[in-house]
Amino acid sequence: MYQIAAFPYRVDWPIDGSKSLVTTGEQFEGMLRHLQANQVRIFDHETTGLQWFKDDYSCGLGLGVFDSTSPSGVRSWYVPYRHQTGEGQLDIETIRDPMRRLFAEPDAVWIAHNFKFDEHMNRREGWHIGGRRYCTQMAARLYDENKPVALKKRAYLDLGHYWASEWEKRLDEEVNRLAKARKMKKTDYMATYGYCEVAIDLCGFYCCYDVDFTGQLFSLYERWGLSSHFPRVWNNEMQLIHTLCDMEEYGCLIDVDYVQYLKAETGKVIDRLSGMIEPMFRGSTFNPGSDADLRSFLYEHLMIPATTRTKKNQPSVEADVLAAFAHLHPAIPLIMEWREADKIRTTWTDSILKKLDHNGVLHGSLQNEGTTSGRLSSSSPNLQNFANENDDRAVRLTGRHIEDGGHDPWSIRRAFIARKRPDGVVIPRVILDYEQIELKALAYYTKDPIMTDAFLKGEDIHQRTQVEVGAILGGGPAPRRLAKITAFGLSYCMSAKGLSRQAKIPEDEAERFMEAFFGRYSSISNYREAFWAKVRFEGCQFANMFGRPRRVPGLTSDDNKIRKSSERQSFGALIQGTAAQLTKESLVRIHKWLRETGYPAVLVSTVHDEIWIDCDPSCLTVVVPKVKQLMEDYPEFAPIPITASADYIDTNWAEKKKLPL
DNA sequence: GCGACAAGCTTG
DNA sequence: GTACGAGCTTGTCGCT
Repeated sequence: MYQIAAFPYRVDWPIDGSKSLVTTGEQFEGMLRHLQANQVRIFDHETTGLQWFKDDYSCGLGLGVFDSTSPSGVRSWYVPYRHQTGEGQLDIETIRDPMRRLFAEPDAVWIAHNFKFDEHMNRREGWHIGGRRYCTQMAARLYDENKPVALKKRAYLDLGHYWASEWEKRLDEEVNRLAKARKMKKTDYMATYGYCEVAIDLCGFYCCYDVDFTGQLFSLYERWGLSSHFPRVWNNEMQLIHTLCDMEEYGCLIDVDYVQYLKAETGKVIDRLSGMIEPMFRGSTFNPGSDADLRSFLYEHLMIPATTRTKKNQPSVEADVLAAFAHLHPAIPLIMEWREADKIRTTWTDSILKKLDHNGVLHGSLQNEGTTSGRLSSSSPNLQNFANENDDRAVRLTGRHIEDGGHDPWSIRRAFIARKRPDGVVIPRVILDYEQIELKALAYYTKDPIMTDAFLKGEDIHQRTQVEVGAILGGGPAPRRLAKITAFGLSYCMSAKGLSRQAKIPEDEAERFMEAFFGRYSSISNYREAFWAKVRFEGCQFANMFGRPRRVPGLTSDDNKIRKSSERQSFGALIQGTAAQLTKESLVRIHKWLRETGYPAVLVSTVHDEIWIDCDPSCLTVVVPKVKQLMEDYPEFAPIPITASADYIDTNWAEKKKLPL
């Protein structure tokens, strides 16, 4: 069935007959017959790289079905069509139509590990999924969220294949050889060629094993009953793959000139500061970006006694510490400024410029299996930690607060701009934001009477806290800042020490505030204790109100540190995971509604409790109220009302405006 | 030259 | 003596 490639690579491992390469029309027809006879199918692309939105494409497709006559229970094939090795392979055009029909079948179930990536690659070939999706990476996350979800890791951990990464090692060696032959660094080589120069023999059997593992993982998880144990979460996650795929494909338009300007500006500042810092360290090399250099300067040269230490018990050199010592040496404030500018240039401007497509559109990535708690994670770039407008910097560099018409001249959010229609009309981006969603989840679980009352009356929750806590402490309403920080810290069980550190107030003051807080909101502390006791009793596992599971084995550890950390983790997962589920379900609802109605509006992205939609001005008054209604329709939270507010941008992300409706 | 790790930064 | 998630970047260190 398979032919050994003569050059440049020859597979010398015994391959059982269940895995084969498809390089002739006859073999392809044979494979098609198997696929058509089985509605449950596995697929996996091998590609030239990860940038599906730019220059990377699929160079071959792995396929599989379940077959009891094969030793592993899976029969798999590899169809190469864009390898650049000079070996015989199929022409993509001859298989495009049959594959398109196969993927479009409405009754099929398609299985893939990290389905979203393969769906992006599919779309480049015009292959759309007509049936149901099954992502084994998501299944792996739900089967045991404390293990890594990478395919080969799970083939080892869940299936017991201790040799699972052997093929990957061989592929890796071959890539090293090819990179060397082209005199390129491995990372550069991979970004340019991926696996397209790897011999079909090696790449093909590697891919067949991936398909094989994926099929075996599916069998294991479904024998266990995974998709039926968590039906609501599972169905939503699988539909979310389609939603996220569309969102990532649409992307965010970037003001490239502005990013380049910002890069140049911060670069100038860095050069100027370097020129000032360098002479202060005559005779020795000093890199302001090096923690080691800074550590020896502060603690060995200046002999400052260490106040804060890192995890590994090293004296800390973080920004707070530098600020505290700023008066001790003229270099310290300069180093602080250097680090601020360096952070912006390297982390924000450079990373955006590297990841644009040919039209100045940024296609980030959202992972629905990224976290143990059920939140989405975001990468390339991470939209969830994009720096806010910095008011201190606005004052320092423009002389005015943002509120008073000043602006942060180093704002990176300014780079995210609204799109325009072909006729030049601006398409507003509506940003819908869940109001106090984590506190509402908390109020739902704890049934706290004060919080519930405040939410029912539509009160400002922090103002209510100011009054309630103030009543105990005396002397009028308590500071709003403390009320906000404490509320924020509730989902991860912040202590008085944490409050004092974050609010920069003395510890005894923080302790008094916290004591008064939990005096009024006693149902929260009571609920937490009862929750942990119940979870311990039930084997250190629980599910949130939507059925999403979380295992926290450390909850019964003898080690105080581990146990406390597990307590915080479990409570955080309960609250944050519940809030996250709302956003994820709403995304699917909105996506479905927009597709059904065909309004000119597009889901763009999401950041925790925010959903972004580019909405043509002609349908704003229809789409926004409907989307708001879809986001708020969660009767299971009764009596607590779920509400969303709407802002919009018609210029850039830094200039968010209230949407009058 | 590469991978792994530590530390630091920014967010909700 | 402390904090929850997450992602990304630089510098450092050991290995080849």
